[in-house]
Amino acid sequence: MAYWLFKSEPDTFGIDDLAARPEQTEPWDGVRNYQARNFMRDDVKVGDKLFFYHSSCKDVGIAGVAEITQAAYADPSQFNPESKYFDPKASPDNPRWVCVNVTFVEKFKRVLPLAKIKTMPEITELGVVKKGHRLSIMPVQPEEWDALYQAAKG
DNA sequence: GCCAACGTTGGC
DNA sequence: GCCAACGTTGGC
Repeated sequence: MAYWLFKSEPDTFGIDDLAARPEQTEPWDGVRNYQARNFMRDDVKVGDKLFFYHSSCKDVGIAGVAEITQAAYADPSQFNPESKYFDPKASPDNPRWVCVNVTFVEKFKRVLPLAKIKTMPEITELGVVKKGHRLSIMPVQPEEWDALYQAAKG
């Protein structure tokens, strides 16, 4: 089992929105970055856990935990001309983009702020603390996961 | 809203 | 394949 960090803007879709979904499950669609896609396509597996990270908002940081409940499949929004994620170069025969399903696990009482994460000595590899790293999906090392989880619960 | 740091596009 | 221009992300 692997650990991940997924970013989302809570004004669009936050951890409360995930918790309110039927089955508390939602397709993580709209990823249009190749590196992030490759993580989803090749490495994200059912049972993996992820930190739900809130970006571009008042309380930037890790808001809770979710779990992967379906591995990569073609992201339907790429075929839909009405969608803002429509990709004219993608076709059902030859899809470019994938999504996975994520299911709510828990919401932290308080968001673990990015500013706090940056002060943690254990956290050196995580993309969000590296300058200018803008990936929306990134791996989290097990030791980093443990340290972050403890900090969030503590 | 600013701006740095990327990623993508397209002309050559 | 290079690289300038452009668009986007995301913290502050």
